[in-house]
Amino acid sequence: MATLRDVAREAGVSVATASRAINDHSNVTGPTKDAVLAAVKKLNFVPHSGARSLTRRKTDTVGVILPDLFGEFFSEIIRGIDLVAHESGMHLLLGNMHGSPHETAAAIAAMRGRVDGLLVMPPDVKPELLSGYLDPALPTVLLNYDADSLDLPFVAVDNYRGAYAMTEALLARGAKQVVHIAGPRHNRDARDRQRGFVDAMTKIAKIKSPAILPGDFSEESGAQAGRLLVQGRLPADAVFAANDQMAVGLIAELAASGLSVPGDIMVAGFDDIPLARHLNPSLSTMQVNIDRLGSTAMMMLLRILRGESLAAASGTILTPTLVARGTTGGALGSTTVDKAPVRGARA
Amino acid sequence: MATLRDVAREAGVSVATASRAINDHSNVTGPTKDAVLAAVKKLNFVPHSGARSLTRRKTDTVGVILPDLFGEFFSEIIRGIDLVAHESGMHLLLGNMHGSPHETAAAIAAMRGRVDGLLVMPPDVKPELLSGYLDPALPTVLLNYDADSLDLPFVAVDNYRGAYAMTEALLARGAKQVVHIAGPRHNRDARDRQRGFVDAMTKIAKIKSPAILPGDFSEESGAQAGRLLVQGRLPADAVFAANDQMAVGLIAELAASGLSVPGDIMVAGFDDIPLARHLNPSLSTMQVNIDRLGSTAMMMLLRILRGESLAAASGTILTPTLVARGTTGGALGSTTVDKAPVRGARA
DNA sequence: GGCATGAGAGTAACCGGTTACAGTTGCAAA
DNA sequence: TTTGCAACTGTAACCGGTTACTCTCATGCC
Repeated sequence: MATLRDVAREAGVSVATASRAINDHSNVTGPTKDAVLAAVKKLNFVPHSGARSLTRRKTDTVGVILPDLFGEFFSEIIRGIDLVAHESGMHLLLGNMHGSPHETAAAIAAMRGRVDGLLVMPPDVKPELLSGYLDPALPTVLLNYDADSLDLPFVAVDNYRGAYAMTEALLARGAKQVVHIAGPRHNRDARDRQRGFVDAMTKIAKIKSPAILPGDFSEESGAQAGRLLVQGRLPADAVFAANDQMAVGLIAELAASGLSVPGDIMVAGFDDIPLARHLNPSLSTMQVNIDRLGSTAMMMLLRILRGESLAAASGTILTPTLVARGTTGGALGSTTVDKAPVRGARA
Repeated sequence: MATLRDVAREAGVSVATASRAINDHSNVTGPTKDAVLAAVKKLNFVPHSGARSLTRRKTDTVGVILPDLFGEFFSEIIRGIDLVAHESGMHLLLGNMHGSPHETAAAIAAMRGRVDGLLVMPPDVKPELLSGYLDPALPTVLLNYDADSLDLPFVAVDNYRGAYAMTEALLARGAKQVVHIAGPRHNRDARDRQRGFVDAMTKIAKIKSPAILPGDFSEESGAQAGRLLVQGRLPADAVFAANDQMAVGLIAELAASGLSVPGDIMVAGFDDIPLARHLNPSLSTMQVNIDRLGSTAMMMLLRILRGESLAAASGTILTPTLVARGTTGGALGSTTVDKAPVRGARA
């Protein structure tokens, strides 16, 4: 691979001049510049970004650290981030915490010297721990993490209000016994959603300790909750699952037991994953614009990198909106598919 | 941020010794080594990967260049890649060609000096062009691209055989008039699938020029094809869409027109996206293990990087398997949901 | 005691760019 | 002709590590 020295030699100039010609500095003129550019073409020279970023002290790359890389949720987040990053000529370096705090620390450490800033989504890492991992010198925006205690900018979803609103809606539809399927115990989103549910039940329905079944956000755990519900003859006329995946598993299980949704029992989820509107009946859920979560965070990070220091610990909170569909006897007929915006698609 | 010199000064040794202590070289002893490690801890030193990769001439990063970052397909590919990459301590740098060949070239060029190898998926770039963009010195594995003309290792899906098999299956189920919804004209996968369909129709059903409707892999284009089918009164008792997304759009449109699937018309897709088995009736499709596409490619790349040069232009071809479900009157009842392996899930 | 041996540590070159600073050149003004 | 200035171009230091090579010094052996 050709280096800048090769180009300089070929063009008969010094490396400094070659560098300047390539980077469009004002002080390199016609003939000289042409010679350099000709050499570049001839040798097929491409600047070595690694070396360049070492002197420039900027990498044009942002690190994205997610708990996992599976599923539509992350795919959407990454898409949102990339949308904004690409516009600014930024690259994305992916990190994966694979569940363990140790891996999380390693992933963050590995980013040093590779990125200009960090986007981190640590749903099950405690704030104290997290702040120990993070490098205060590296601009960082937290994804889906309400940084009350940390002095970091963040973008979060108002899980509490969303859950409250959904529970309220179920009650308004006439449900008397709403059961909640919770998410992982250590997960912040899950806890906030559960709080929203409980508060709505106590405040609106005056039920002190509403029924809560355990779950872990997986489809299978939703199905398991369904079995508990049916076999345990838990009295319920509506179920609010802490996410859509579990709602999907639940519905399949209910159908297998001969229960009709929403006839015998209403079901609601959270997130509005693409699958939700394709179910039959389609799934009522709280819509979170997942890609906006990513793009908003990326925009904040860019602003910080540009030096427009936003107030420390400034945060953006996205409010989810309720989408009433078939599983709660929504306004639309169960076979109707609401039109989704068409996005770039592939095989 | 502390540098190696800071650590060396703090520990009272030279940078060379500090570097060796940190990297566990044999020739640094107890007390000296301890002093260095203590300094590391005290200063919170993390090696600067950028600088390190400059001298080491390796970055522990692979570049992944995809046509787009949307949807389950890419999410699954990335997951497959990450699975293998993570095991080997490799990082993923994402590049996006955003549709244009120019962007593709730019994305590839931007990788120089940042990565040790490249995973590229160029579904709509011509081989001649592609080889011009690629750096022959940078190990590269092609994703989902049969590199007949290029001397590059690749992992591909046997789209032709898959489409042939699906068409054959529809005919075996008694279909007489199978219509194909094609994918984008310039897309290789789409073309191969169309060829498979056409060949099966001519060889098995003896139909010279079977009906083909245009599409672009998007859900909306599937719906559009559905409208054409219904309004144009195209005689058809089965539709084979070039991918699942279009099948989904098609089915919604057929349902809206009061046609029953599979009663009036059978439907089949390609890819087996997670959504497929959740539809009602569930969608028959050709299952491509998308994550295996990614993990296989990553494993090949790792082998090349380790110097185990696999034969040039060696390729792996993954054969899709037919999954017969509800939309072709498959063996399973339409409400049954086949068990999917539970993977890490989240909100 | 003298010398070979080798472990441990230091010096400095290098990876491939960028850029501060210095040096050269040409031309107009004095 | 000399000087001043502008406009280029070159030299070399530097970014933050790694490592070949060199040097020192303690040890073992004759």
